[in-house]
Amino acid sequence: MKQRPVTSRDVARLAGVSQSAVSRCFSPQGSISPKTREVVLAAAQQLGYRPNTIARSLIMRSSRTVAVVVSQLDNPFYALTLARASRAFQSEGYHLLLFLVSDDGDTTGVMSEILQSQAEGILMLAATLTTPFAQECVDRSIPVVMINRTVDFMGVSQVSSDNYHGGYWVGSYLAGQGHRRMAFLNGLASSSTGAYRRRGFLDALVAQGLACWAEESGEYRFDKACEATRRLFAQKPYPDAVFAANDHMAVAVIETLRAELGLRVPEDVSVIGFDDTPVAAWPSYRLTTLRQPVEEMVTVAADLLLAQMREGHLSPVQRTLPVVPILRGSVRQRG
Amino acid sequence: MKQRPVTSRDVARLAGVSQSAVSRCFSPQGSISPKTREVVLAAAQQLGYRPNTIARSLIMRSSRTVAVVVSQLDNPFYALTLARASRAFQSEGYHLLLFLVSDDGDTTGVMSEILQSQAEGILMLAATLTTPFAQECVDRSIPVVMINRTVDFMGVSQVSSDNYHGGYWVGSYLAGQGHRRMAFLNGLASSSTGAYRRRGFLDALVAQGLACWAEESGEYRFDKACEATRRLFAQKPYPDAVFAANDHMAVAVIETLRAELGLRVPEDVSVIGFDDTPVAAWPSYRLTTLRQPVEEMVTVAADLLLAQMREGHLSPVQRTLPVVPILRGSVRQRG
DNA sequence: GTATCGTTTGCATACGAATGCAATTATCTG
DNA sequence: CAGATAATTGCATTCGTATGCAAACGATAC
Repeated sequence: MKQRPVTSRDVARLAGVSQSAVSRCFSPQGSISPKTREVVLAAAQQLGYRPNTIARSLIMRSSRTVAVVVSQLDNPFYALTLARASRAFQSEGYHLLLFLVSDDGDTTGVMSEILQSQAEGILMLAATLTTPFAQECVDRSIPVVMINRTVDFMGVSQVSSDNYHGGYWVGSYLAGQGHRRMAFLNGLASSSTGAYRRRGFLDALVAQGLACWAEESGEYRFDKACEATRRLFAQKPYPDAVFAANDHMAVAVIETLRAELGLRVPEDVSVIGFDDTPVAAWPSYRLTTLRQPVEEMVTVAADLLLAQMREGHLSPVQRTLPVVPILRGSVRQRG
Repeated sequence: MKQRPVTSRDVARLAGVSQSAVSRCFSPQGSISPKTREVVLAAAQQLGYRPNTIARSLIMRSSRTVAVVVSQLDNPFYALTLARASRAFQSEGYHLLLFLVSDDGDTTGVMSEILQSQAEGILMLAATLTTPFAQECVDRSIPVVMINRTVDFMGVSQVSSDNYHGGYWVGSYLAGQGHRRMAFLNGLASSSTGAYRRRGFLDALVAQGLACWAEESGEYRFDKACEATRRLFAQKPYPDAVFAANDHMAVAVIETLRAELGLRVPEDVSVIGFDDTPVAAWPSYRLTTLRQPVEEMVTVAADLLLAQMREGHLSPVQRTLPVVPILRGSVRQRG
C-alpha cells in the first residue's frame, strides 16, 4: 500500500495558498510574507511534506550531484580519501553518487551511467578515464578531477603526488646507504602511479651506475605481494632492499621475510613503501616510506571540482604535490 | 559556454519522428519498428544523446537509487562491506547515494536529505537511525536495512552478527584456558555491537564465577586503543587477557604491549579481537578472533533491501548471523 | 478489392517544483 | 486621503521523458 507522496500542491491546498507560494517557502530567495510562510510551514509539517529533489533538479537543470568513481576501496589509503572527499562535498550541499569499478578499471559502463545521471562533476579515485569519455565530459562541460591517476588528455584536471620524484628519492637513498641489489615490487600495470614510482626509482639507480636487481608485481594486494616476495627471494643472492609500490605491499613483504624466510628487517633486507598509511607507523614495522599528502590532495581536488562546477567553464589544471620521505627503521644505515 | 543539452526532442527532429518514438527506443518495452529504431539510434548517436535520468525518475516516480549511510570508513571492515554492497546494488541497476556521518552518529541532517532525494531504499552501515526517522521511513514505505547496529524499533530490518554470543564465547574460552584477570576494551558508547559483545563477555564471566578485571574504551580507534592499553596496564597485577571489541583495537593492544611494556603475546597476556579482518591473519599477530560473515551479511542485507523495494510493502526482518571463532595464536593455552 | 486484425505512430498530458509576469495587496509619502 | 511605490501573490508555463489513447499503417485472409 504505497501511499501517494505529499506534493507542494497538497500543502498549498491545506494552507489555502497557491503552489507557487509553497515553493517560495522552500527556496532561499523566494519572496514570501512572514505570515504566509508560517501557515505554509505548519501545513507542510502536518502533512510531512518534503520538497522533491528530483523535480527540483529537473526544473533547475542542476542536480547538485557529484559522481565518485573509485577502485581499490580495500586499500585504506583510498578509503580515507573517499571519506575526506565525501565530507568536502557534503558540506557544500552536494550529493555523492558512488561507483565502484574493478581493479582492472573497466569504466565504460559506469561512465555511461554517470553521464545519464546528470552529475555535475566527476571525481576519479585511482580510476582512469578513457579518452572518448574524457572528450564527452569536455563537450558537456562536466568537470573531471582525477586523483592519483594520470591520462594523456589535457581536458581533465589531475591531482597527484610526485610519484616520480618519490621513486627517485628511494633509489638514491637506498644506493646512498650502500645497497646494491635493489628489487622493485610493482602494483598494477594499469596504474600510472606505479609506473611513475618505478620510472623514478630506475632512473635514480641508473644515475648511480646501478640497475634494478629484480622486479615483480603484487597487484597492490597483500596475498599477491607475499607470493611476489617469495619469488624475489627464491634464490640467492637475495636482494638487499625492496621498494614496494605502496605500504600495504611493503608490510606484506616484511611479514613474509620474517615469518617464512627468517630474514630480519632492516639488518638483512631493507624495505621502503609508499603512502604513509597508519600501519607504516606501527612499532612492528617502523616502515620508511613516502608520505602522500592525503589531506591536501583531497582538498585541492575537491576545491578544483567545486570551483569548476561553480564557474561552469572548464580550465583544467594538473597539480603535482610533493611527497615527503618519512624515515623510520626499515632501512639499514650505512657504516 | 554551457551548451544546451541534447534532448529527445532534438533527436526526434533530426530523425524525423515524434518525441514519443525516441522515448520508446530507449525503454525496453516500447513498441517500435526495427527501421525507425535504427534511424532514431543513428540520430541519437550523431547528437550524442543520452536519456536524462532525472526526467525519467520524475515521470516514472522511481529513482532507482539507494542511499547508504556509513560511519567509520577508516575501519577496513566497513570499507569492505561498502565495496561489496556497492557491487550488489550496481549489478541490479541501482545507483548509490553515499552519506558519511561522523562517529558519534548525528544522522538527523543526513536523513532529511535522504528523504528529499527520493531514495527508494536505505542501507545503514554502523550508523543508527533515530526513531522519528525510522517512523517516517515506514510511513513512506521506504525500506531500511541496518547492518551491525540495532535499534529498538520493529519497522526496520536489521542484519547483525551474533555479537552477544561472540562475546560470550570469548569469556568462556578465556576462562577455560585458565585466565583470571580479563579486561575488556570497548569501542564507542553509541555502538550497539560493542554493547552486545560486552554483555555476552560479562555474562560468560559471571557464569564462571568471575568478574571483569578492568574496562576501558578505545573508541574503535588505533591511537585511542593504545592509550587505553596503557591505562589498563598502569599498575600491577596486570590483566592476563584483553578482549578488544574489534581487531583494529586488538592489534593496537598487541603493538603497545610489545613495544612499550615489553610483554609477550600470548605468553604474558592473551588478546582476542572481533571481525577477522585481514590484519588478524598476519604472522606478526596471529590474532584469535571472531569472524563476522561479511559476505553473507552484505548479501542478506542487499537481498532484503532489493526484495522490499521490489515488493513495495514492508515486512521488516531481524537477522542475526552466527560468528565463528578463529583460533590462532594470541591466546595462551592451558597446561 | 474489401474487411479485419495487429502493429506502429503521434498527440496530448502528466510527473513535481521553480519562476517571469501581471495582478493584487500592503506600505509609505505628502 | 489620494497617489505612488514596494512587497506579495497567483497564473501559467517550463524542465525532459513516459505512456494512454486514437489515428494511421501494414499485413493477412477471403
